[in-house]
Amino acid sequence: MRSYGHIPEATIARLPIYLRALVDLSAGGASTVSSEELADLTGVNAPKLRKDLSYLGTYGTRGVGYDVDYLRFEVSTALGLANTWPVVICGFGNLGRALANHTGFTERGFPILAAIDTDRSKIGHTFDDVPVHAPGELADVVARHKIAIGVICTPVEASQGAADRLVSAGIRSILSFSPIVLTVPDEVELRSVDLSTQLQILGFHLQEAADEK
Amino acid sequence: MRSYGHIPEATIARLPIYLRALVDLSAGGASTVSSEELADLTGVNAPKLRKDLSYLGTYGTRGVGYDVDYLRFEVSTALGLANTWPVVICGFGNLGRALANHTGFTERGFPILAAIDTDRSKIGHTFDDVPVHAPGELADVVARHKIAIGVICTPVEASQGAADRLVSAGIRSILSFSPIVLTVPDEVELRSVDLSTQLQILGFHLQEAADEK
DNA sequence: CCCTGTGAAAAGGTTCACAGCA
DNA sequence: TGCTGTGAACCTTTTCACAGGG
Repeated sequence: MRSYGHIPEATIARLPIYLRALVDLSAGGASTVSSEELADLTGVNAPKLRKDLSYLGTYGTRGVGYDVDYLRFEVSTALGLANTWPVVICGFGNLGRALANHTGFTERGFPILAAIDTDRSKIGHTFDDVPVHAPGELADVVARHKIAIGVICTPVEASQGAADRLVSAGIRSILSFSPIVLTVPDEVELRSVDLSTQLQILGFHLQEAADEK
Repeated sequence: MRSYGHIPEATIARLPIYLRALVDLSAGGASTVSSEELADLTGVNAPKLRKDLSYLGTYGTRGVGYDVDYLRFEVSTALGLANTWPVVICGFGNLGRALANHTGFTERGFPILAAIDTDRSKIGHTFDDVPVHAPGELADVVARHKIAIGVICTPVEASQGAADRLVSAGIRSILSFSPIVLTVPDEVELRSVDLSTQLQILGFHLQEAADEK
């Protein structure tokens, strides 16, 4: 359908932030916004914001700014949010259930339609409207719900196995909360969020500050 | 104490990954490791790994590789893990409790010593060994436990307020799971992890793949 | 001869200044 | 005049090739 030239990954990572600000602006009744205002709201500087938006197209009006609703639609389209991308959660422990309980995902087009867990006492039951299935049912669940994204919340030991099964079931997009480096084929897009890594980066700078004294 | 020259942020963000691999290697009984092996384990290429390590010092032996335990100690020291950095969690809902329940943080030197919540039914109680306090007690809790890091897991509406209170209480390092851009003074280090942003980035590439067809 | 350490080149991102249109 | 869109300069990060010690 619509095709953009090469958009830098760094820009793509900022689009969701712009989109959220645009949704808020729209809800607040704003009809236009300047690059400077939107930049302030999203914590970037104005030229960077304009450059980012310019990769998507020329949606602004010189001397005026951007039409909030129009820009919101275009950013939303670029992000693929015209479609919904069903999600399966692998590993339905504390973190998995916290995600399932979080309403923001469904609102943004990522409904969590199923979970996989090895715990017999959970399988067959439903938590926060999410049905829990046995690992062996994964391929079937993926096909039935047209799952597009797998989220890995299993314990570390099980995370590579979960990734392998997701790939076998045909999933091409994985978000992992596992703290280890997972191996997947090149055609699979894998994003990793390791919560303790984030703390360790803060720890580095705390140490640096302590050493300066 | 020890002082390094300027280490790129990109390098710092990879150090926790190297450290985890080194801990695993050490536990597995390996005594030396080559840059290529360690690079494979951590998903980077060998020259990048060597360049990263070279910012910390010259810890390898040409023709041999790196001594696992020595390198592990050095990376660990660089990350400030000789110290422990106590953590307070603001907003003790599903996500906050999932983090508290996660043993990996304490193991890595980030003990969660307290939580703050507005819910009267939680205040004064303890979940997973973490005592819950009222917001007004934050400054006192920070001082008593020498809290170094605040983690924000509140609902969106409350997140900027939580950040403000953390800053007032003297906290200089914040990890936020809020999906909005928080404003803090320059001297405060703020890292943000927005879970739905990660899904939206996957959504962008799914859309891209769908459009190509 | 092996594998680390590193300058130099290439690529990727950000900033800037200003051209250009409303 | 005001604010967007963008080439060019600048900075950061990655890659590469190879010098150099064990």
